Amino acid sequence: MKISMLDIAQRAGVSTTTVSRVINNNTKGVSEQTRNRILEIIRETNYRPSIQARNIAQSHSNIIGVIIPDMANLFYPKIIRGINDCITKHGHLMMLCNSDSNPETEKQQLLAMVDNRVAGVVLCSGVSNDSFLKEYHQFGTPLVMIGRNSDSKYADGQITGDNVAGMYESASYILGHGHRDILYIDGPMEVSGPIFRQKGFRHAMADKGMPVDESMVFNGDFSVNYGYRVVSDLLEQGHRFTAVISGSDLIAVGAVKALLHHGVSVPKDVEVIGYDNIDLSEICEPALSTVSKPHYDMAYEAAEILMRIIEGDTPKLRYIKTEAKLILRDTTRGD
Amino acid sequence: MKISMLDIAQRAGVSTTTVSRVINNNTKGVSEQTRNRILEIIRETNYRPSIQARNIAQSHSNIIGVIIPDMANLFYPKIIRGINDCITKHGHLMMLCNSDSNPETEKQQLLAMVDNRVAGVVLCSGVSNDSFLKEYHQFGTPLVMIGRNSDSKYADGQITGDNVAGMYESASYILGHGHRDILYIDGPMEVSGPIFRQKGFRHAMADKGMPVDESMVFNGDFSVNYGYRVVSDLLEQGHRFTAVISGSDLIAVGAVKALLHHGVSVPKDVEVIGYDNIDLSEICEPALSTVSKPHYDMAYEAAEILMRIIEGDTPKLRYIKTEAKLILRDTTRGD
DNA sequence: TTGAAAGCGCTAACAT
DNA sequence: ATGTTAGCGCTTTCAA
Repeated sequence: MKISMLDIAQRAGVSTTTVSRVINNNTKGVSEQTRNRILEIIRETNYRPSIQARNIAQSHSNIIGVIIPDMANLFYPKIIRGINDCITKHGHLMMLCNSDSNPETEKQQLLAMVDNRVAGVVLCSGVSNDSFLKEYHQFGTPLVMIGRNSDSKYADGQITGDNVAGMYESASYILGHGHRDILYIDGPMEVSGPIFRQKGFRHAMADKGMPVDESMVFNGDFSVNYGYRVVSDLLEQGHRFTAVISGSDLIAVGAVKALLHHGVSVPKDVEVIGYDNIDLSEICEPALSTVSKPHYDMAYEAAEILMRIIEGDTPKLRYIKTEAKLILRDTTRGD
Repeated sequence: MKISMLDIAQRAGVSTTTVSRVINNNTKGVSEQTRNRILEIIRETNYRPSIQARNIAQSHSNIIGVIIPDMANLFYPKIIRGINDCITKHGHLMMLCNSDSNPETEKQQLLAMVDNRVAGVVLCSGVSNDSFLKEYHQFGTPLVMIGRNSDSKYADGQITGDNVAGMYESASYILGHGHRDILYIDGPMEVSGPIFRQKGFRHAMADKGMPVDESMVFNGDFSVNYGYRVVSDLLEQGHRFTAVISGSDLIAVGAVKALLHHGVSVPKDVEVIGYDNIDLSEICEPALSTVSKPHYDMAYEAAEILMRIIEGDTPKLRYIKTEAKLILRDTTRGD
């Protein structure tokens, strides 16, 4: 790919200015005749104008950076798709990174985004500390965040689920069934989701006058394996519990699997409730009761906010908290 | 972000060349003193060199384009991750698109990649016709393909699973259990996977002297819903079958779900076998028997081939066919 | 309708 | 050790 605009110009016997005009079809300023000649040459030569060069000449960008923890985690594909669908409609392309929830990695990727002069970035479940985020702001690259519950507003936009309320509702439902021995499992306390959900859980417990058995509160990683392991270990050590409240569908699915494998009936002996309502929660057997979080829509909306900022229209809403809703399926007993 | 190399140079009272030297730490050619002065100014100003500009000046690129059908489909996340892990190690970033298996979309995205002057592209399950692929070659953007079984080699590299052999093995195993009424379900015949798998299926049937009941061969989309629908409809219409052979785990999971919901026991009454061995196949209940396809590794390897091409080393292997392996879990009865 | 020239932010060959 | 100059591929102002 060595052919450039200058080549086209020369073959057509015109200046690059003229070629540039027809490429960006500036309706005026080029005669029908030369326009056709140029178009013909472009076709013959299979010339493709460099967007990079155009971007640099216009101090402009057509790419959006997206940073998520791990795209192989079943929680993220829908989110990525939501972002991508939105930005695609606005003519942008997506540059994607996995941070693995590593603050240093995330920081480097954030910087890589400015180095690559992206138009803006969507940061998902950021673990970056606020001080860096504040500093980052001064690079001028618009940033919107998804799923980080944080009061500090270092982003230009933010959309999160209401984790406190969602978990409060989940726990209240379970507590309503009279359980006394409850197992609580969520992801790592290094990210904000688990922190806020645990808050909701403790609220719900307190409101029912129930003490929290700290030895039954677990925080690990958002994976099927983790859920499986915690429940298996507990069962094999002879611990008793009649309900599992989880901050993640993945963890909950693992928990259900472990219960089943140990001959414990779900939901008859133990009720289980997940969080997020990822596709898997409906697909798995038994279908998981959970708390909905509108991934795709949240992601799409986050991207929409970013698009607005980039295009100069200030978005109506910059900080959105989406409502949580209980979805009862087959791992709970119903009212 | 308006500060450029020239700004740094001026503040330091040197030329941009010198600044460029310290940025790319060309060890020689800059005194310790000026280097430190420049470094200090860079720090103070929070200057970040533009990779775009550097790339254009060097006719170079640090980004790899990746085109897949649908990143929200559970089949792809691992693939994306495999590609990304590989190229990240080589210092590249990933630009990702969803083609939705639309030939026209895919074509436009392929062109967008050259417009953006990516260093190379990984195309997954391409539906582009060979003639375009041939034409594309002349843009000079290295292309490697994943999962497209095609004899024509219009790509610079290609890695696929052996779909014929894999399905032959799957079907043979099922046939070995003496089934006569077999339901076959796979994805659309517009992509190569289903075509080759069906070939393997028919081989296996022929080898056992079994006729194929064409009314029991279905091709739809790679989704849980499709599998669920086909099986449900058949069951409700009173059709009989004792085995389901699928070209996709997603479809198979839907099939199992439908069977269970209709009170049919798996694998007692009906044996089911999927294809691909995606994570879900192990997570779901009952765990799905399937044919392994090493997604992550295939993707990583494909990216590796691309990296080699880009870096100038010719890869040892450009066209790789990976072996398929039967994985027996709980939806088949065992030998 | 067309083009010359300067500029976008950087690199690189060649001097000094 | 440092700077001059040209160049990467395109846009844009201004003049003709």
